[in-house]
Amino acid sequence: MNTEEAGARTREAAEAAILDHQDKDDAAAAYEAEAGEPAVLSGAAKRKLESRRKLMAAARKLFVERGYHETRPQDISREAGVGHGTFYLHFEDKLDCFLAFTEEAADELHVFVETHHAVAGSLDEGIRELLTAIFEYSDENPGVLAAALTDVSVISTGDTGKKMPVDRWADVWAQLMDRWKETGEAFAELDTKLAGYLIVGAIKQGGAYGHRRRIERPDMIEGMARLFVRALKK
Amino acid sequence: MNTEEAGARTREAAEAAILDHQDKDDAAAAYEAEAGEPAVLSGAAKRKLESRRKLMAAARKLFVERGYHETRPQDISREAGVGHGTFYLHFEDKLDCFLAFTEEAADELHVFVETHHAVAGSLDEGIRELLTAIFEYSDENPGVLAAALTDVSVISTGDTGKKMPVDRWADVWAQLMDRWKETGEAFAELDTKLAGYLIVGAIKQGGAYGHRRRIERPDMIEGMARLFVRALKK
Amino acid sequence: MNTEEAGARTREAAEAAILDHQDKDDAAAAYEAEAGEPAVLSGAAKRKLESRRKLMAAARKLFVERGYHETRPQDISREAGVGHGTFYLHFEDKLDCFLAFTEEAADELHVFVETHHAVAGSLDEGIRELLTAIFEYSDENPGVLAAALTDVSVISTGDTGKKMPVDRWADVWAQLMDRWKETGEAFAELDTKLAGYLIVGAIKQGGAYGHRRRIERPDMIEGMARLFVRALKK
Amino acid sequence: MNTEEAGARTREAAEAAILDHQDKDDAAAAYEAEAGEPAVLSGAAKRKLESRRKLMAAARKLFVERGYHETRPQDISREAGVGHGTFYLHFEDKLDCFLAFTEEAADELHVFVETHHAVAGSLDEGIRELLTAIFEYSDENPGVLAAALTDVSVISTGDTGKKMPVDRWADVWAQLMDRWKETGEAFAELDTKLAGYLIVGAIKQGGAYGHRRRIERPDMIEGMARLFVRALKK
DNA sequence: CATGAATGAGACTTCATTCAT
DNA sequence: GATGAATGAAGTCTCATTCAT
Repeated sequence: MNTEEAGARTREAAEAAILDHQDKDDAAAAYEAEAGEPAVLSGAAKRKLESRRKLMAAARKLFVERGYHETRPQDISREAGVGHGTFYLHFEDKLDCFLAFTEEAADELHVFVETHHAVAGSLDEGIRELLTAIFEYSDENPGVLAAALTDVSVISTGDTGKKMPVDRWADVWAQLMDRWKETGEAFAELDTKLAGYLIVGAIKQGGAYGHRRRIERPDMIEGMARLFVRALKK
Repeated sequence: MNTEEAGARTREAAEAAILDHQDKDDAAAAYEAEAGEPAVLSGAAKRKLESRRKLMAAARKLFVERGYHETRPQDISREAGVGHGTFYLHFEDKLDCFLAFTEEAADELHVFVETHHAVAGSLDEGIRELLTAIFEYSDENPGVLAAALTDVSVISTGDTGKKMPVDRWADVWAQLMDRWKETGEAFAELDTKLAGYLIVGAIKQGGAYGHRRRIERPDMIEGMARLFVRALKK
Repeated sequence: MNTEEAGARTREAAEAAILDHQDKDDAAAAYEAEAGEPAVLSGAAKRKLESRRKLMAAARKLFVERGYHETRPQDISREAGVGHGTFYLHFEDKLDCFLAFTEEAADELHVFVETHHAVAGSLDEGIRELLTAIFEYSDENPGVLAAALTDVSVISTGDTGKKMPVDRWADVWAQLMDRWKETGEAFAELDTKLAGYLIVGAIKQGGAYGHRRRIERPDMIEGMARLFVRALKK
Repeated sequence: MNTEEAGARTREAAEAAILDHQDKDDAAAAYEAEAGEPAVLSGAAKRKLESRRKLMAAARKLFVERGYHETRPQDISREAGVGHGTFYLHFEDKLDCFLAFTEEAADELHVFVETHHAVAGSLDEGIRELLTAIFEYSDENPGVLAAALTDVSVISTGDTGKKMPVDRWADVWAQLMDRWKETGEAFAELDTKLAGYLIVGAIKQGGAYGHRRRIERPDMIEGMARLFVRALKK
């Protein structure tokens, strides 16, 4: 499998995930995926997808603007222009909705990163490209990453058992670093798993700082890239 | 200002802050501060201090165990063994109590770090010492740092206008790095402010990861230290 | 009117009632009734009857297993394998469906009792036969009587104006006792109406008790029969 | 222990139960019980008892008038003239409140029966006295018995683990019959446990019937008594 | 006739805060 | 200063029913 294909497939999955709800009762989506093209949806299925799209958009808007605890299911419903009950037709509960938002954002960023060919190339370039992609996404979707990276443990004590965006993102970095270790660009003793988390943590906190202090994007990228490159390069 | 002085002042403030609450109506504390020594407290003031101590301990226990949103003022009062209303004699509201906990933890860590002479020494040693101090504190106070570093924006949308532990901690690192820049140990272009936040973010996220994966403390310290040193050293 | 005729008419009604719904728009049933025999049903009518049969079976299952308030129309539809909306094609509302279940059960028991020739014979034998029939029905249809005898006033405050199973059953007993009074087997001052209700109440409560305590069926029958016979016999 | 004492203690318990909530956090009540006399209650405790009294009265009124499902906690609170939250200060949930009502009624009836010396005497007299007491209570507290005897299984599927009024009442009858068996007044093979439930079921159903048909109280008592005496007497 | 997405009133419950004692 | 009963706005979620397809 080459990167192109991976990108394509991933994009597909991401787009599907935006509309779909996990692997639940969405026969139409399954059909679509199999057939490889939009296909004809029954009226009911179309309506349902439309509702979900509206709810997801509303949820994203409000979670970003107000945060998890300040957003009520009923606000999301109203913003989406659907009835209160419809919310619970699409999400098990509020947390489920938040996690769906979170996954959507992660998928989008994934697509974004891949389409920006950030993953290819040398350590120096790769890091800069990746940071650039991330900050570009952040520019186009202000606040989304910060909201999606919210620590769920602050929201719910019980483990959700889901892979959170933080983990996905840490993985992406870890894989990249594994490649750089193979090519001999990164130093040999590097613990890529741990480093993945450190980098994500750094970006998250640094991003918040930069946002608050209104630091220019290029400066942020340069400041971070310099440190990351130094830390990792052989 | 030399380190000694800074340390002394800071330690004093930290110790005071543990019992006191900022610049509120704490006659006893004010008196103590003016007099320059513990002094004899009136019965009522002693009782009040005792109540506050119990409340703070209870709050810490519950915020750590359950998190902010799962902890009710009533729970704190009961855990402290005081009446529900007493809570509001000592804190303006729940958030105020959380911030007090947060500051207490930050103060403690500060004291801990300073008493462990982590701040003195070369970049290599300094980083390792500091990380060691942090993880030792974390061992002695499990969960406290994670809880105290909770992003307040997840808790309340409105800005609290307070300097959060994250900021204090980032400052500590920044000051250290400034020194290393002066001594020529750190590379010249280093943006110490930004780097402070990146490091705190990395530690926070890395700490959570290590906790989840039950990574041994020395491995965590070594893994982090290696990266930080590489990133910063000239 | 002799027993034979009564039995025949009743059986007919019972069988009809299982499929039909009161005096609603059931063209097929009307046709059937007029023609006096099953006749050929149109495709649509056949489908409708099939839907109703499935809904009734599902309703019985769920009302018995979970009770009225824990059973939602949606559950019944899903269990029946029909669309949610179909439910309201066959029943005015949830209560209507419950009453249909209730009547079906009463009809079945009636048929059961009559086909077991429980009504013929002496007071002693009659009571034992009747109780035997009831408990046999209960064995074959566990929980159905308990569910069908549910006091509707617990379900809906407003009077439904319908003759509930309790009333029908009390009537059956009253008629029997009237016969025994005529034949001089029962004591003369017996208020058969009241006694009918007392007996039904006793059986209902006794049945629940026996079920909970897992009392053997013969013991239940003997225990009840002894008391009823003593109470009624001249 | 003689009947007098039992009566006295029971009455005390009943009165206490009306105000108290199980054996929960009501220190004042405990104190009162130990001291053997009303004692001085702290202001707070007095307020709390007053609230509970009002809530219990309101709950009884509404459960009787509208039934369980048509009565909302908030209706009870409003009727009682207290805030919504106060309800949950006194009852775990709506079911808990209903069960408290149910117990209160059972206790009252118990007291009523005992103070009417219904338990003493021969089988003939005893049955008539007991029925008289029951119907007098029912006259003074219209609808309360019917409501309190509501089958909880209709309300909640899960077992509450509590002894319901039905059971208590069946017990009372069973004990009486045990005595009559000892004195040789009741027939020897009598299964008093089962008979207790049969009688309660009969009274419950018969009472409902008599209420609906507006049968005069003496006629009800006579009709029932006749059957019960015949059923039980040697 | 059948479907199932949509609805929204309303149910139950919680909890941060107040205030009379 | 301390108490803890009281509060009621607000929150999450349910479910009987409708209606467009």
